[in-house]
Amino acid sequence: MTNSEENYLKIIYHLSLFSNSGISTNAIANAMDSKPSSVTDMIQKLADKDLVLYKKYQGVQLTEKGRKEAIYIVRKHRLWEVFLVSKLGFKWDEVHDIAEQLEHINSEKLIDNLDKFLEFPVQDPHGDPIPNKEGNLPKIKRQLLSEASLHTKLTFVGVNDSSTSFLQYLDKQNISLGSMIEILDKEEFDNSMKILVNGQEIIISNRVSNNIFIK
Amino acid sequence: MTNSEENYLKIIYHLSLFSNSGISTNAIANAMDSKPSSVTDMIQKLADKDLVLYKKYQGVQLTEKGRKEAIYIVRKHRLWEVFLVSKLGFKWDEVHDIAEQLEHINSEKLIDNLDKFLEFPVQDPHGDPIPNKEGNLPKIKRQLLSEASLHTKLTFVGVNDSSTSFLQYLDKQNISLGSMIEILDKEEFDNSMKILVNGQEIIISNRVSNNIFIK
DNA sequence: ATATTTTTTTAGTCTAAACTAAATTTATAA
DNA sequence: TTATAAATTTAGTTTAGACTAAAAAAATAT
Repeated sequence: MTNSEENYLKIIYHLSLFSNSGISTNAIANAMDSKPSSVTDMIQKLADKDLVLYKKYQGVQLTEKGRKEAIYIVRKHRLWEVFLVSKLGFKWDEVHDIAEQLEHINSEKLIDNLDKFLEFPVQDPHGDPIPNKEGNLPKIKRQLLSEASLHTKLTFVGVNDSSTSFLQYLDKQNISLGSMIEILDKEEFDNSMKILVNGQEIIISNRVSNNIFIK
Repeated sequence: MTNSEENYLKIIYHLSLFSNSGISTNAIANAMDSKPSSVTDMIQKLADKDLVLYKKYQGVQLTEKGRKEAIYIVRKHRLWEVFLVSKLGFKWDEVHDIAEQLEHINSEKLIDNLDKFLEFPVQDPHGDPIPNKEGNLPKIKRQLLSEASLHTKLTFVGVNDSSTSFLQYLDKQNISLGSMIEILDKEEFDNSMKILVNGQEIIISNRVSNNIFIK
C-alpha cells in the first residue's frame, strides 16, 4: 500500500466512527484537504483492492480488510506518539506531524518491538486507545465534560480535539491528563461552565468542554 | 526533497568516497538498481537544485549543499540503526531496510532528540561513523584486515560489507564488533589467512578479510 | 412535480519518477 | 585514424496521484 492509500483508509476509518452509513466523497475530500474528484479516483482504486465497499454516488464503507489496515495504521501512529513523548521528550502538541510520517514505516517486527519497548501502552499522549496487535481497541470508558454532572469527582482522561492550539490552551490552563476536575456551575445561556481544576476556578466555553473527555 | 532525490544523493555520496572525479551515470544506475536514462533524468533535476554539479557525459559531483544533505541522510540512517539495535533488540543484520525507510522522516527535532536519547553515539552497529549535527564525521582510524600484519593484536571495529549474508557469516563464526583477532598465517596463493579469534583458529578468504575493519 | 442547487463522477491535464528504444557522444581497439 | 563498442542522453510511454472543468445524478426547495 502506498502512503496515500493508507491516508485515505485512516481518514475513512475516523469518519466511520461518527456514522454508520456510507462516508461521502465530500466528507473525505474535506478531511483530506483535497478535491472530491481526487477522492473518487482513489476510492475506486481502494474498491478494486477490496479495501472499501463503494457504489457510485453512495459513499464508501471500509471492508473488514480495509478496517484492519486502518486500525493497524492507527496503532502505529499512536505507538509512535507514545515513543516521542515518553522517550524522546516531546510535548503532546508536537507529535502529530511526526507520527503522521512514522505511521507509514513498514515493518511488523519494528512495531512489535516498539510496542514491547514501550511496555504495551494502552493509550497515546492524548488519551486515545491504542489497538493491540490483533487490532482490538481497549474499551476506554469516558464521557465528554460537557455532558458530566455538577459536583462529582472527575478525571481528565483524554482530548477530543488534538489540534496544537487546543492542546496549548490546555497547557496554559495547566490541565493535563490525570487532572482532577469538578464542575462548579453550568451557564444555561451559552453552555459555558465554571470548573475547579488544580485548586483554581476557571471558566471554560462549551467548545472546550466538548473536547475534554473525563471519567 | 523527495525520497527519491534523497536516495540519489546518498548513493552519489557513497560512490564519491571511492572516487575523486565525477560519478558516472552507469555507476549510479548500477548502485540504485535502475536504468541509466532514469539517472540522467534525476541528476538533471538535482543539478537544477544545485545539489550536484553536472556536465553532460562527464558524470556528477555533489555540491557543498548536496554533500550536506547526503551526510544528514547518512546521519539519520545510522542513528536509527543504533536505535533499532540498542533499544529495540534488533540484530545488526536486520536493521538496514528499516533504517532505509526511517532515514526519510523529516524532523530536525526528532533527530536531535533521538541522538540525545541514544547518548550521542559515534558509530552505528556496523562500526560506521555517525556524522554529528554539524555534519562532521568522527575520524575513525581503521584498516582492512587484509592489509594488517602478522602476529599483532587487532580489534574488529567494523565491516566494509554490511550485507545480511556477510553479517550472518560473521555471526556464525562468532565474530562481533570488539572481537580480538590475530593473524597467524597468510596464504600467498589466494590471499586467504588463518586467524585466531575467540580462542579458535579459522581460515578466512580474501573476500572476508577485505570486508573486515580492524584497529 | 418541476426547477434549482448540491454532490459526485467523468474526461482530460499535469508532475514525478520510472521505463524502452533510438540517437548521440565518448572511449577503445584494430 | 577510422571503425566499433560502450556509455550517455533524448524522446516518447507509463503509472500514481493530484488537479480543473464539464457532465451527470441526487437532493432540495418552490
